Amino acid sequence: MNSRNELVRKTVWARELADEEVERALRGVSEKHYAKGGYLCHRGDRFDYWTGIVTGLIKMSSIARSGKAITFAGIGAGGWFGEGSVLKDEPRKYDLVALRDTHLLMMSRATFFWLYENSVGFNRFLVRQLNERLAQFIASTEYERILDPKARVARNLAWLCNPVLNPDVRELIEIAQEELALLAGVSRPIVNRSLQALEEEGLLRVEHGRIVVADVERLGDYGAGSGFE
DNA sequence: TCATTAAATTGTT
DNA sequence: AACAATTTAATGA
Repeated sequence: MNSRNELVRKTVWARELADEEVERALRGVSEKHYAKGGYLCHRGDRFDYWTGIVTGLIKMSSIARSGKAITFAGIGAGGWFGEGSVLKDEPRKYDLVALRDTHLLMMSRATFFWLYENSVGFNRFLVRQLNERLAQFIASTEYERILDPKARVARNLAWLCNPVLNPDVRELIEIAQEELALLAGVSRPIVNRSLQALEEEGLLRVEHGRIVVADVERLGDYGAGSGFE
């Protein structure tokens, strides 16, 4: 029922490709599973695949020389990442770690480049994706400077539900509060209190090891008015 | 299948 | 940062 073939056809980008382009893509995509806590790659490794998430959650992160851990982004179901490193033929600049058991699709570099050179639909997808991710990182800098911790938690959760970057993420987000803390750049106790407050406000429900989002819209502009917006 | 234990995660101080 | 409480996962009868 869930053959590799079907999984590829259901990706966001495949929907924009011509039939022959999809056929070509199919030949260059493989599947792989990672257990929770597993590293897809470490900073400095080569990882020559453009990667999509069927189910699960991946973080892009690194550890500073000081030992401080930083998470740059979380990528959830339906999301694709790594086009930057594949395009530039560079080693990865960040660690990639599975935060839950994760099922991946991996497209070879050769296939990626064939689509890049030959498919208008694929390029439209790439531009949209890069644009959205740029918006995400600009937003995260903004949050860091003007939003209070609770709003940062709220908005980072909303990004995990972003329909362009993680199209198959629904209301359920399986992430530990400690990981959410690393992502939002606040302490775990702050995340704990923020989540309880947001639950009080009816924006989400806190469960064990996961969060059920009830109102992405309001999470996405939470705290507007408290800064310069 | 159930009871026990270990591990992970949450909630508080 | 440390501790207690809670929930899940793993183990083995």
